[in-house]
Amino acid sequence: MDPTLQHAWNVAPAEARAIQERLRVRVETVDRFDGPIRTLAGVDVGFEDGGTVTRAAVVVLDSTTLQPLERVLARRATQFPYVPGLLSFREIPAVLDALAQLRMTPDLLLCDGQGIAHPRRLGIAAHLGVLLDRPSVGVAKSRLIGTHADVPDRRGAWVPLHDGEERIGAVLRTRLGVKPIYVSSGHRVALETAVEQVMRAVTRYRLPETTRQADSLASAPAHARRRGHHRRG
DNA sequence: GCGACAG
DNA sequence: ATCTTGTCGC
Repeated sequence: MDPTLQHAWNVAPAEARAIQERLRVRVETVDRFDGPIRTLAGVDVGFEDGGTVTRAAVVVLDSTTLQPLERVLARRATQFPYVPGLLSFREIPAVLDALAQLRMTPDLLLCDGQGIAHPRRLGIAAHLGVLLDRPSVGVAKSRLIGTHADVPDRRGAWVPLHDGEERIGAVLRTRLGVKPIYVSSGHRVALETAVEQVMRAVTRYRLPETTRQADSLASAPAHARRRGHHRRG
């Protein structure tokens, strides 16, 4: 966590947007990895109690076998509403709590949401990546901004997502006959690399294993998370 | 003013 | 995101 980039989280929407404008210049959209990508982390957030409690889940997978190596979960009081374009202010605080529990340092973070495919080029994946100065990618199930052509119905096919003349992401068909997903650079990752790594984590489902496993952990009922818990038969 | 709008 | 039952298709 770069201490010079830290900022308050409990801010008004206008200040949140100002913070995004200040951080956007730190985003890097070319590859800058420390070494080979051996581990991928899936990051996802869920809510409890009607939204009053935020739950952040991080699952680290072996990038080759996609087997889980570590899983952490953090819960904290929700303190920012959902505002389109300001998702990171609602979810990142809990995500940082979860990441702090991690024993290993994943080589790439795959976040549920946009990377730079955002009005101010600082979706949750880009924001998180910049704060940690770690490689990150945005994997979203739907579009926030941008326009694009139809995506060929072939596994792995993708078309660029544009905001005017600027290419801000990729619309990716992870499998046949399903809605495409929205992939964009977060930090320290080129778009082509982002797409490649996402497809590497896709098996037989629409979403990559990183987001699927993080999502199941983030939304699992509290009483079913403890190892050794079994339903009566 | 109106429509769009990650999770 | 969450709420919430059934239903269509492989």
